[in-house]
Amino acid sequence: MKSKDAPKPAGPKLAEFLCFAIYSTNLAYGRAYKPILDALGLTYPQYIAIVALWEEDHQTVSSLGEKLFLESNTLTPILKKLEAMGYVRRQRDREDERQVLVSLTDSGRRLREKGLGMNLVKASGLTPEEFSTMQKGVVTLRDNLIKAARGKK
Amino acid sequence: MKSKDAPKPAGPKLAEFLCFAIYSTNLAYGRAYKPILDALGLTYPQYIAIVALWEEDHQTVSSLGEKLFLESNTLTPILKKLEAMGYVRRQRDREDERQVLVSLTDSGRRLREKGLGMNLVKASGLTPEEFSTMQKGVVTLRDNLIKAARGKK
DNA sequence: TGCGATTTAATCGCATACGACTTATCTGTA
DNA sequence: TACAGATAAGTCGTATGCGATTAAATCGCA
Repeated sequence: MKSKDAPKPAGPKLAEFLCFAIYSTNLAYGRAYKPILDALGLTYPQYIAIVALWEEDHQTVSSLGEKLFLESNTLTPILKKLEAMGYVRRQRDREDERQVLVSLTDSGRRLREKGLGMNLVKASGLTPEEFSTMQKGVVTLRDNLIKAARGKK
Repeated sequence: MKSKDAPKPAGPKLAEFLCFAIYSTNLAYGRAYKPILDALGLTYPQYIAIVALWEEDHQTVSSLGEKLFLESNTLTPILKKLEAMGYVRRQRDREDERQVLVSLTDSGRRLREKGLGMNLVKASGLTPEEFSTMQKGVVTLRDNLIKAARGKK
């Protein structure tokens, strides 16, 4: 059975790209979380910023950025919005005026009760073991990519 | 060893979220691909659109969108840019004027030789088996999420 | 056959990401 | 101590994603 009529080049297949699997899964997560986040009035990046602050309050922008893999150019507008919504406080560090310390307000802390357990483990369709294995694998992948990207720079 | 002084609430940990693993890995992929894509003068979404067209040329916007998990509101501007760059052609379907058919130009087809094998398997730090397992697992996750999101709507 | 419902692409506004740059502050050292 | 260089946050421009809406074409059925 040779080639019939369509040329169908033997190029790379989108469906086999790991990068595309990650990319499209990220889009899918966004859509799956949307209804829950809408109820909280937050976007996904706003939400993870809040989660990071639950874990460790009173952080600088760059320390927060390291945890979220974002830099000030992306994070600052998000934090300003959260400030406008009354969930965080931003204040210059007295010790080093270059830095800005970000802290949760009571209102921001109260968000914890409202929307959570929003872990979406169910929607993943994975067993807890699979979930955990996948999670660890993806994190390893991420860290390898970061390392590789750093090397290129 | 009880709690010492920091309140450290027992909330969800960012590092354990699968959604965050996917989100941050997507960012990491973007950074890892950047140097290669810059050399081609393409962004990542532009690139995957081209790959999808290598696989199946002469598609409608919505058929392309199904493969890329994007809709016309996102895809149209990307396709117009690719058209302006001379890599694709966009023409109304004579049979059904609502549809727009997207095809690669010779220039678009030639991109295949230029930047590829850009699979980044190396940078992933995974063995081929791990790579393949991960890829399949993430795709399953994505499809489950899509299904779950559809149910909510 | 006529016309309301549906389908398809496109437009618009908002919220990220991010490279390039700016501004303010701090640090190390001559 | 003065000042070049480093550092932190922020600004700006460009390119996605995506909800809401619009415009054009087609469909379905009374």
